[in-house]
Amino acid sequence: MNDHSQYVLKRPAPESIPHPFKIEYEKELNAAQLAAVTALEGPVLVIAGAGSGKTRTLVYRVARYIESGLPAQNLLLLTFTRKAAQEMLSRAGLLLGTVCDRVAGGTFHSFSNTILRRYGSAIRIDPSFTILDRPDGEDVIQHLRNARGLGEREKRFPRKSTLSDIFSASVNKAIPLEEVVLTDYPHFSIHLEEIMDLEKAYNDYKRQRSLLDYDDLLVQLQELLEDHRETREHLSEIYRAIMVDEYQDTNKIQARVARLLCATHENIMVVGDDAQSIYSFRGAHFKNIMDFPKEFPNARIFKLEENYRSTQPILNLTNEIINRATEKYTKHLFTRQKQGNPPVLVQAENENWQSRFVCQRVLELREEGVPLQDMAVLFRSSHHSFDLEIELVKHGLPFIKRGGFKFIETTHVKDVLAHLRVLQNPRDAVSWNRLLLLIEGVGPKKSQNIITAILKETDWVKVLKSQSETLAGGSVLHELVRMFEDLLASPAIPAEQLSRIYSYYTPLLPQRFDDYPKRIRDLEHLYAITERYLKLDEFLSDIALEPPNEAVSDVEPTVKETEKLILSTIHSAKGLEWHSVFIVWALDGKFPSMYSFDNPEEMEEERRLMYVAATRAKKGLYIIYPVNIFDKVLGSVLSHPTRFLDGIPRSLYNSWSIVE
DNA sequence: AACAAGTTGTTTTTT
DNA sequence: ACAACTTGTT
Repeated sequence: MNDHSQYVLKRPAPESIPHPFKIEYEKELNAAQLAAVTALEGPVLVIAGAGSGKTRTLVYRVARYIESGLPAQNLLLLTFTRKAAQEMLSRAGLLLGTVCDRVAGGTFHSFSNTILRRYGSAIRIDPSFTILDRPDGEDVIQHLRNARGLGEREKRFPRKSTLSDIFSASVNKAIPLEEVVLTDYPHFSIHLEEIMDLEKAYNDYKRQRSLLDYDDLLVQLQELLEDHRETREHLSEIYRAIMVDEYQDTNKIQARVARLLCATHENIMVVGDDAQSIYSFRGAHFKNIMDFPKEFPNARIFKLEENYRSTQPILNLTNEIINRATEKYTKHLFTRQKQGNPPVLVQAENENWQSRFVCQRVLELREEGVPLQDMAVLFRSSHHSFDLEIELVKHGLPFIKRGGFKFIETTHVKDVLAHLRVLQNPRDAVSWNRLLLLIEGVGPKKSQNIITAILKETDWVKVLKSQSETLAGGSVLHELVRMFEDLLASPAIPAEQLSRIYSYYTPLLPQRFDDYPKRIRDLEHLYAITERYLKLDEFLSDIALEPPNEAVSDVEPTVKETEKLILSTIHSAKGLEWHSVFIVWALDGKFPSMYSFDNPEEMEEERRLMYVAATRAKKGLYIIYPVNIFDKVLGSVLSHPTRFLDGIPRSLYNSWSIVE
């Protein structure tokens, strides 16, 4: 098992047990599942409808492999999202116990991190490279942008976040940068040359300083496997059977990586659902799954069409939603649970009424015995839950929010991490810049001077010290120097180092933020996380690849995980299921988002998103939309429910209007 | 050069 | 509503 999944799953150390389990595959699996589970050799494609026991199939297949004598450490399970990886590995753990602790797995990115640190030197990658998350990458881009004076143009030059989007789209969609700009950002085509230069500068900068962003992790892994036969064959020998989950969400690079990993044996199974492809914005395309048989002409294909999750009334509606897609999908789901309540379409007078309806219904359901954690509120974009969050707090309902802004990306957390990073790597100019700008009297220019000096000298504490003497009343810089002296004086575990940084940093908070008490709580949370680590570099890698799931929120920390209502973006809800599901903001213009109105492909993806959201529900499905919402951008009032219900027979769902 | 105040622009979704 | 960018003041 790789380092990252150990962080995800804290379980006892593996013992050397062969197989104490007795699994009756024929009883516990249906015919299609059984066929997929027992097809251990050669390429296999599984088309798995929503709720059709996909994870179950993967887990039983792992069991089957181990039974057949293949050691767990020779199995590799890959997925795109962290949540799917966790789900898969923990369910395998439940069935098989500690044996499968040795199964390797995780996201493509975390797998790449492990492999590149171990084998990356073959393509001149420093094993102690630093991972840049998105804001880090943007900081570098901004730095290079300013250094080239690209900000001061008569014609507006794209901002850092746009540049980052452009670069990333080019990599993930495997489209030349030029084409991305010309088709998706035609208004910036006058800057095409500068943009291309900047990308080159960005790549050189990262290369020179051993920095890898998320895209580099994939690209470099592909390069390693592509160019280094030895490593490729070595890994292919280690991982004798490969399984890829959520295959419809992989992009070309990931598909290529999977292909190369099984180069010597072709024991690969991919599982996916073309109707649930919702990551095209980062290069995934559901056609990838259709191309699998082209890549592996001898692939066997299995379809899982029996749904074990939802009642027939819910499936009737979700089938209608997906059948109206312009692309025809490959299957039709059915279930044996014929009875159930029909889904409900709820009209609310405004956003707050929508929130109050959800609260009220959640309370009623809890009265009926449905546990809070078995209900979820799903939404298109993360800010759609703001009003609801306030309302939930008012009602004293505990919740946990998934997706959207991660607390790891908030300013104060990034500030603190910058201090840890320069400890790990004093040549990290971006982190230096961030932490120096916090100091009163230090602006861009002074910061740059100090960094230049630091990069020249080996003894960077000395540099800081001499700088602190030149700065009038530079008491904060003095404090910084003393802090670093303390930190370097004796070796310490990350938590201790963090605690010393806090004693320096937290006094700076009140003058920077109005809401500093809340931010201090976030920092306490961060401290709790560092306590799990003994080594700084492990902590810093993990924090970039496996950041805590919870977004920033005011949740009472005392309430147990098991008693919380789930709020989640639909993207983060993939692969999960709940007794009752509330889809809020199902308002045409919000969901589907008006930005997709003029793009048929995006509109189709919005439809699949709605499909994913609705198929999360086991027993109860509520689709809610507020009316009379004025939209500034459109300049009009939105009041129609999502268009994905248009034309669907009214008999398939109930319509409610909220009355006081 | 740094900082403060005022202006403009832009909205997903994840690693 | 908020963040990035610009302009003006010390």
